[in-house]
Amino acid sequence: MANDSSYKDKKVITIGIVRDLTGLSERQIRYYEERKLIFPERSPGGSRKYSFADVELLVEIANKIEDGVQTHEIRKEMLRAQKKQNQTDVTRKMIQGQLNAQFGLRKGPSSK
Amino acid sequence: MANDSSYKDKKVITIGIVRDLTGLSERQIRYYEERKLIFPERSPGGSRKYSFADVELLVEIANKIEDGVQTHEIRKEMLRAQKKQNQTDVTRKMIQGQLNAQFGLRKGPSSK
DNA sequence: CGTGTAAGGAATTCTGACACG
DNA sequence: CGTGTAAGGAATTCTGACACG
Repeated sequence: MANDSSYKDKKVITIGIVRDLTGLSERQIRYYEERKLIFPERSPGGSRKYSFADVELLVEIANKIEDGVQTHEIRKEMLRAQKKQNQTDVTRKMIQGQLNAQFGLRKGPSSK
Repeated sequence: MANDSSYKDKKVITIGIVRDLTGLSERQIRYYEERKLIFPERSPGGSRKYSFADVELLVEIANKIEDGVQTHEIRKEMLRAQKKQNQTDVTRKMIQGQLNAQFGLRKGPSSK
């Protein structure tokens, strides 16, 4: 019932590789983090770790900035998209709850 | 017609992350490379880069070694599996060729 | 054979700051 | 605002070798 959680979202890529993958400078990558557009994890020693999803997001961010969109605007866009997604999740769960209440599908007290 | 080529096979993970992901020591990881069981790429500076597929393979290798299988045996197993896969590919391509010759599906000179 | 470790060096990454526009 | 850069330091990685069993 959970998501794939497989490779795409695992934070395992260091900044140098991300630089090579995206063509961005390390300065740019760190700056977008400073502007709250990207959220790498950290190794115990403090090195940033990114996922493939992060890499793709970085490219999108860079494209928007090239189009003259400011980081603050990009951030607001992302928050809006985030909120919409959350709402979708809530809706989906509510509907699922309704269905379960009405028909008691799966996960009901099976044995005992 | 080509494969996914997406995330799983991209060599983007440094050895420290692989260590954390697998629980193996860097010594072990480098040794398995020395024994031709694993083939990381290198950064321009010489740092090893692994894929998620490599990470999974390393775990399998480590399990076999725990079972007392020697690296040389593991290597032979891998070569056998490799050969079998190649044969499968060849067979698939031959059959595809037969089909194309018989029925001329797709890729035939369509327009012009 | 498979792995740990200390050794020395090189590559990688980090932060805070100054610069430009 | 977004990015380049030089600066100094710390974390990361590399290789070759000795050790053990």
